[in-house]
Amino acid sequence: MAKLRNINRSLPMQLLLARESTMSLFRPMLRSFGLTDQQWRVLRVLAGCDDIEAFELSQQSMILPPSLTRIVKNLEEDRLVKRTTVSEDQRKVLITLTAKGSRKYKQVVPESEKIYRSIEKKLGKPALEDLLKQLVTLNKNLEN
Amino acid sequence: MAKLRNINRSLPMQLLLARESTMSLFRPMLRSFGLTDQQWRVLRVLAGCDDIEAFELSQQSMILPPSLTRIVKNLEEDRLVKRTTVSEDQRKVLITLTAKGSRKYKQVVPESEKIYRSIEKKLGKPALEDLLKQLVTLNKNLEN
DNA sequence: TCATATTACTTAATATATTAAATAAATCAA
DNA sequence: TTGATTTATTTAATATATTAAGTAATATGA
Repeated sequence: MAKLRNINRSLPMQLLLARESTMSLFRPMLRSFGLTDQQWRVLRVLAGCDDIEAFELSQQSMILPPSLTRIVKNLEEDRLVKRTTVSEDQRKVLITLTAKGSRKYKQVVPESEKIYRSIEKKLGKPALEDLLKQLVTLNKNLEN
Repeated sequence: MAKLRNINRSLPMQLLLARESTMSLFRPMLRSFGLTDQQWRVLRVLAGCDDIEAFELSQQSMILPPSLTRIVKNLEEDRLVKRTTVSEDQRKVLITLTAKGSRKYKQVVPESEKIYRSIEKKLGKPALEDLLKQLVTLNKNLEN
């Protein structure tokens, strides 16, 4: 009978496990700031620019537009972001960080970097660098 | 101001992107068989054993128990799996593949392997082997 | 110009993720 | 033996993922 490769030999499964292993280290910290994983991805992108269109934010945060609609709505209710429409093209929506959102971001950054350094310590900086490089290559070679 | 590492330098983000890059190659095939990603992970574990307890299935398929409850319920409605309780410990639930589930599994396997080989071709077998090895190491070193 | 197509987003429907609480069976301790 | 605890799973509540369909604004072509 045709048999599937073992999970240890499956790239998708090992990637899922690796993502979980790493995120489980950040998650409790993010929750202590009242943030979900996805909300943090959004804040992080917004912190890197003055404002951004929804589509571009969707790409950079790796969140599909329908999910992003709700996530931004929730962040807006928490007063962490605000939405404005572009007058030249009324279809577009611009999203920006509020002062409150910016403060939240600045609180999280050092805690996040602290965890990242602990991962560096556990894996060794060269191994981590090497892994990152290979992932970037994979992402480039598989991008549709 | 404290600044966060770029997304290209972020292990969690690159893992998320890599997982997406690879799964996007399998997803259309799975959907054509009427399966979600998670349902396929469950079938695949079940195909590797006669029967399995819910907790063990949860671990191996990397699906948390509350999600698994619903996924198994849906698979049961589709007659792909069946549930039985253990007489020695009435708390436990055993899950097994039905004949229909086994047929479905056997249909998917060759298609899955075909896609896997196309990935091997795109990345090169040595690079893929090396990446897998590093992911396994990472998962070992970060496991809580 | 005006019907048609495209773009940018939102809504809807169903499936899954996450955390907490509930339930029921089994185990343990006095 | 029985009340408290633990274990295995399910329910519940809220958040996100995915696919399809809807809506409104803009662009395009005869």
